[in-house]
Amino acid sequence: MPMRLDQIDRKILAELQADGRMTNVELAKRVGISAPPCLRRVRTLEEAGYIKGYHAEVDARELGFEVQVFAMVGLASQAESDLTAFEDRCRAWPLVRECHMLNGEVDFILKCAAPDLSSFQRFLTGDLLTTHNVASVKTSLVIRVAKDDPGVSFDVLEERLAETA
Amino acid sequence: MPMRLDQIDRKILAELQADGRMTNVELAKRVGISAPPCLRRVRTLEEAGYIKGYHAEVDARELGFEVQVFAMVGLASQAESDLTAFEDRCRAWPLVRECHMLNGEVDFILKCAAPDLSSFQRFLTGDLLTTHNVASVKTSLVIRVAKDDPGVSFDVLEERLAETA
DNA sequence: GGTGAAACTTGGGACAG
DNA sequence: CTGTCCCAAGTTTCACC
Repeated sequence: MPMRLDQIDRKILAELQADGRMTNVELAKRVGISAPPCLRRVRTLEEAGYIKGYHAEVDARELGFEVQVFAMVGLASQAESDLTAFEDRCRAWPLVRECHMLNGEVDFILKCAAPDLSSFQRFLTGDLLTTHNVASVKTSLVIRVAKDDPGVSFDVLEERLAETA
Repeated sequence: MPMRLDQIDRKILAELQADGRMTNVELAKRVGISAPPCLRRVRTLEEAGYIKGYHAEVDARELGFEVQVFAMVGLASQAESDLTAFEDRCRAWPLVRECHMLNGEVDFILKCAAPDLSSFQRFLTGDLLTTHNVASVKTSLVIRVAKDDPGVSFDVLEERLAETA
């Protein structure tokens, strides 16, 4: 059900991605319509699934999560039931924030956030490496984050639409 | 300036991470205080940098971003000026959503979102691979996303505080 | 941290293009 | 079908205890 978005809808999505707590009147002003139709559009976008939720972005380090790690995981068996079994495990581990299935030599990449190295090591050796079917894990500590933008670039989207038109 | 957070502050952060558009009265009810002090706490948390922003989570695939890619980048020189030069480049590329500097064999991991494979290939061969000092790039397409939670786990934080106390 | 009151925002209804 | 105007209910945010 690919509902068509006009330029105003795309602007709404871009604005809410940048500032999800913007009031509806401010949003309406920015996209150039009055508040009621703007709110209707937002509700429609939410119900159609274009907006999946709203989240505060918290500072992990200030909160005491000193350690961020990317873990590249290879499985022994890539049968669909084994893949979903591993994904279910990842969803249950709170240290694992993201789990993406990849093509190529590595099967999954996990983004993890832990309070310190020792709690990550406990997770790695006690949980991840002892999980059935996990064949290899390579971990890389994040030294620093140079860029961490949410979602997608609406500039790229507008470019893409311009060249298709 | 590591301001101390009490249990109510942590609850506020957890709730706003889960639903950043929650009204202040609803938030106040959930954390067990009345609305005005709740709002004061939120403002303080924002100003102290614990909350860095609020964002709508948009559905990349429904918006026409079919392709998500992780790119592992190695540089020829890891001098600080060369590292920051590469980071500046990443911040300027809209297709690159995240750029993390890592320890180990690979220097950076990039998370990219592109409308289709050909526009990603154009970025890869035209921009990334032709950038001065980029020595190696390994890319992996995301087949599917099993988990994509924001920020950190407040369960882990509470556990950590309990065992330190 | 709580209370009360003013200003604003949300979200609906009636209506024009 | 989408935008505008208006209004009641609810929310934010102030001064004060």
